[in-house]
Amino acid sequence: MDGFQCARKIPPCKYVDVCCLSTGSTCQLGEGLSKQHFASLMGIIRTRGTYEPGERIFKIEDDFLSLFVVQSGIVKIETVSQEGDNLVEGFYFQGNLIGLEAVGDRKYRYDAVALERTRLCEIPFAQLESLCSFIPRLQHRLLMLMGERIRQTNDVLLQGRHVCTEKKLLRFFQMLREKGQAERVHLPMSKTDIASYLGVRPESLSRALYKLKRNGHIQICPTTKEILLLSKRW
Amino acid sequence: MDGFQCARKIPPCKYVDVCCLSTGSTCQLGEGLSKQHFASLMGIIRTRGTYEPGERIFKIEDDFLSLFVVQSGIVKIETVSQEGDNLVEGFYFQGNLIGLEAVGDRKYRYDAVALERTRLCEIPFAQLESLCSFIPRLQHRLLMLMGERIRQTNDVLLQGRHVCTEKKLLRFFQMLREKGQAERVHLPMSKTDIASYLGVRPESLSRALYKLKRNGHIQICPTTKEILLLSKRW
DNA sequence: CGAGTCGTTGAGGGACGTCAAGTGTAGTGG
DNA sequence: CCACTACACTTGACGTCCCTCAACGACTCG
Repeated sequence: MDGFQCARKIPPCKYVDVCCLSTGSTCQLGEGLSKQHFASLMGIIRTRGTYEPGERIFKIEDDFLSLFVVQSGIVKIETVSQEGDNLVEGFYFQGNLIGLEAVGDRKYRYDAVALERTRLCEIPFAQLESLCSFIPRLQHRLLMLMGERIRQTNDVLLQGRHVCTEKKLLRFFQMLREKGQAERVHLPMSKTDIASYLGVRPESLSRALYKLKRNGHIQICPTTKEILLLSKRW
Repeated sequence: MDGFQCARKIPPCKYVDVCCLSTGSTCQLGEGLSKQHFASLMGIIRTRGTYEPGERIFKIEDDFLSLFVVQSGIVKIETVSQEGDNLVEGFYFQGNLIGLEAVGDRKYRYDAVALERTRLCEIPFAQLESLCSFIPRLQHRLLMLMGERIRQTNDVLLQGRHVCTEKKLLRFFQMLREKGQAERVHLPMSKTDIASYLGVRPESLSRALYKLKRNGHIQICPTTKEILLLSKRW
């Protein structure tokens, strides 16, 4: 289809990596491929139009057909708890890969919503799998990205125990600062979403936030929705 | 090597599936393979000797070379927190696959310790990867198992929020009952390990345990280290 | 304007962590 | 066989973090 068009329009595979919940690593799916193999990969990647804030990319129970790579903007992944309230799984930024958690499943189990103006690339998974059979290096990269994802989730799960809300929040900010390049951290997501992501109530988040401010760890710019990190390490 | 020997001695790939932290699914790595391809898979699988209780299968910083499948017994996977105390990642039973979290990494980031007399099969990962390139179906199964693992870890992470210790404990017991076939749940691991796995302190675990007993949800047999589940659903 | 959502702040309570003491058991060495 | 130690586990007392409920202001959208 328009795969090659996409390959021409976007930086070549620059932003094809894996999402990071905690670490800042950027493993690129196309890394180490020959020119020919790289072209094959680009051949199956399709551009998706621009999504406006609040627009949904896929929703729970949609058939899982593709992975997505964030070209620009931010995507929120969330699902619903057994009790019925929202659970934010993560925020995905430029270069992050979305959908690995659906591999091997027939349907998505999460909603994906754009938080800002977002551009995406789509990687049809069946085609990617076929391509992996012909390109061992690509298969290796995909397995690597999935392993990386398992490690990251495990880290959040294990290292996040017995950590108070303030520390969680600081770590969250530091992760965002590592993802973006700016010193100031922009927070396009709602406080409620952040609270859900961190596993605390919005009220607790609010209190922790202003406690960090009082103690001189951060500065808050309510107008621009920005945070300035003052402490280098928690 | 002794791959075919292994294939003869153990039930053919019956127990080659993925670990389950929460669900009871058993996805088999060799499922759907032709007789010939299945034989190829068996050809790279090696038996490992029997491990005695407390014996270590691999440790942090060992080179990652193989996945392991539990043939019988129980394996505990743990690591160390930034503060220096033990963090139990999970317990792996008959049929569970160990090591997926190391895929794409050079070294293991966890310790694996046998809790009971344990028999293992070893799957050299480099050979498995090569084989996947030749057998699309096997590649598909491996990707599926990794996706499954991501989903399970994500579930524990997301659905485990705002759950009190008693519920966590009940869920843990129910998971064990689904893994084993018996009505009575055997607990070969220490209470301290269970507490670490659930993310609470041993004292809290102890209290929750006896609260469940008082409320008639479980019966405790201290001599046999067994639990009898009385409530079907929490 | 009213309705709804988000965010903040206060008051109160509950679950869990912390500290401490005590028991039981296994392992060691005399 | 008996100290002696070490460790796992239990139980109590107490503190603290965070959840809950409630009220309120700011804001958006109809």
